[in-house]
Amino acid sequence: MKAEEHCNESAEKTSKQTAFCKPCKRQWAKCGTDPAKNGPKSFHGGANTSEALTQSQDGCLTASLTSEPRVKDFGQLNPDEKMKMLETTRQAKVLVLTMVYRDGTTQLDPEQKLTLPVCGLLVLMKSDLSCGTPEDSLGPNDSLVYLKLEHTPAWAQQQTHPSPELFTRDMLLQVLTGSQLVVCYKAKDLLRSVLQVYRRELNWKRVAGCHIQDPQVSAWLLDPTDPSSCFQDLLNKHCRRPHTTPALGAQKVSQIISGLCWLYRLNMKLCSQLQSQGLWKLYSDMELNMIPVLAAMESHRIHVDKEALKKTSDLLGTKMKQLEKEAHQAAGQIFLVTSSTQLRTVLFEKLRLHERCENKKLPKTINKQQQSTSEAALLLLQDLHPLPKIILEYRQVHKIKSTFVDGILSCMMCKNYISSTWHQTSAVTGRISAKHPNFQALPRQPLQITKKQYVQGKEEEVVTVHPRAMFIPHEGWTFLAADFCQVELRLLAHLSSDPELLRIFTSPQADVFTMLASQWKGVREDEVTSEDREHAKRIVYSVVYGAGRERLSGILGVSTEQARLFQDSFLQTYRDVQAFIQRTIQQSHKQGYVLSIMGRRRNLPNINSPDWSIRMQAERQAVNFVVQGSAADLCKMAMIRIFNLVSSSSSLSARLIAQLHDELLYEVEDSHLEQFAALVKSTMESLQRIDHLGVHLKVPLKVAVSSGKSWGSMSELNIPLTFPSP
DNA sequence: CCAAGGACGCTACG
DNA sequence: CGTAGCGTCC
Repeated sequence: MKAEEHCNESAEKTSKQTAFCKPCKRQWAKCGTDPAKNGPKSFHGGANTSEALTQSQDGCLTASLTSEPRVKDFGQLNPDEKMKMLETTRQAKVLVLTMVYRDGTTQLDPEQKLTLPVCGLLVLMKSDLSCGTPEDSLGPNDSLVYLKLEHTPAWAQQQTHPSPELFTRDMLLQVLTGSQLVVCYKAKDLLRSVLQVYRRELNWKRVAGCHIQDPQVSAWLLDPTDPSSCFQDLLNKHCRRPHTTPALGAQKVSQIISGLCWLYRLNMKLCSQLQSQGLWKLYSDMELNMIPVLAAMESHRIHVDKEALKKTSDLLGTKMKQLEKEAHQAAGQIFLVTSSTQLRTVLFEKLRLHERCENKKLPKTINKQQQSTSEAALLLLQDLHPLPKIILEYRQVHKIKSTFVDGILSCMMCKNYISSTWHQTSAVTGRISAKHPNFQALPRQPLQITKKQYVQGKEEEVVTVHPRAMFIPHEGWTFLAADFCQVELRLLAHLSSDPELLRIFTSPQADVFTMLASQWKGVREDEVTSEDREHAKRIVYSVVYGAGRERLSGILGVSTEQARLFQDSFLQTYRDVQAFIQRTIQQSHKQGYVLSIMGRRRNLPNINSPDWSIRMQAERQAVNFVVQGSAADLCKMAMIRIFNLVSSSSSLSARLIAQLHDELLYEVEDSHLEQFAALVKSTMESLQRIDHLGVHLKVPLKVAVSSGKSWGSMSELNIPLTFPSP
């Protein structure tokens, strides 16, 4: 562990000096190679050789802030004053926070760059809950503290006891985990920064209990489709207030302070709306508890085999060149293989392939109603000409290379680890999403590449490329995955109370989709082919998602008519599922919104639209939301429960790596594997009942656990039915 | 002439 | 259904 950290640091230092790093084309690269452009980073401890540089850019706002008479600079206080300040903080009724970045912006400013280096934290301490008479100014007993949030490496710290660094840490802990009301816009970013800056001296478990209110989250919960993208937008929408213009220096400081006052008012406004809309419990018990979970997940470093990625990138590059050549030969001309426009010209204007398959309905593009070159279309054309197959393979390889190999490499820059950014408020269904890289979209199946050997090659070498296999646990640790089996289908059974569907889940053992296929096709279970089973699976989800016949036929590779028959026969077999769908649509028409199992809400403004297609879309969204949103509720609750168990235990050490909607991926110490697997499984399955949220599922939940020394090679783990509690 | 940004197409995941 | 992300084209 230590050796590796040292390794990383020295890697970062040397990379700054060498000018040989490739320039990063992607704007979301975590650490820039150009100090002049991106500014030196305050994260990760290392290299303070360029201290002079750091002062020039960011010193300005910090100086203005700390010279403002109302703002106390915590770092400048003597130990006695610091103790007093800690006490004052404890006594305050409300704390309102914002991070201050080195470029002079705060979290309240519109649109800041990603992973901006932080320099401090401004805290408004209110002694009472009132909003203050002049709306943007301080009350008589309110005070402001500035906390420097930059890491001083251990070797540079003064030898006083206790060290100033730890005083600041304790103040931060007081601020973040105090029992009073704490408000911060984008609280997760703050928590993550604190965990990163104090990586060595602050255990992630200590932020577990923190309950910071966040208007970004509350506003999203009130209306998950609302596009309000920054603090200003939110204020404009929910609060009446005077017009403001950007300012500099002391003016800017005043604006930040009044921003904090407005932040408090906004928070109160949104909280009362949450209460009146019946969303308070969901907010307080679920969404707020997600914040530390996500912050801890983001601050964890996931080790990646960078060298293997680079080799794979080259390999795929060669393969793509070969395929490109083949495509040009097959087409009889040179064209841009990545361009669907040019491919359309070749396939349908030059080769006129659509004229040779008039019996099949070729898909059209959504917006312009042109001939599509999508996978579904190429599959229909593949027997007529060699080109479609080549393009299909090219696209597969290209997707893997661009998104999952080069994409991940560009996320790593000078490091050999990654941490995705997790978003709580970007999905209308209540799911979370990931970026840089998008951990939730890494291919499940490995890709087979046949490598042509030019040097005296008779035998063709077959290489398998699997991006997931590049993710490696730290030494002495193992990945553990816990998967909610068929959550959506189980929820559909619960929501519809369909007796046949319920029976599938209540009867012990047996494969769900096999049973389903047998019930619905009317054959014995041992007569169900793997194809039948796969069909059953896809049909189920097409029903859940409300996919049309077109989409289903595309996925299944059967005619539209056949797809319709499949769907109809499914809904005939499970009549109460159909009834549930109709009931949900009816409700959404009457109320204008739908609710998930834990009371998550989606407004459907288009549900009564005169436009048929718009209205139908809203109806599909309604049904989809109830199922998908409920599944999201369960999965998030699982993350929170397990997080709280681990962080309140002194022996447990497992860390959450990623959430793949219905699957949780952990990194566990080798010796803890079995115990933790049992804990995870039983915790997740126990969510069948959540009394305080009124959840009591009519179906049991089933969780499958697997483990492995890379994410690409996970094998199922057998866990005894019950486990002894420690 | 170029650059940046939006619309569109395609495809990973669930 | 609905996320992210890569790529062209205008």
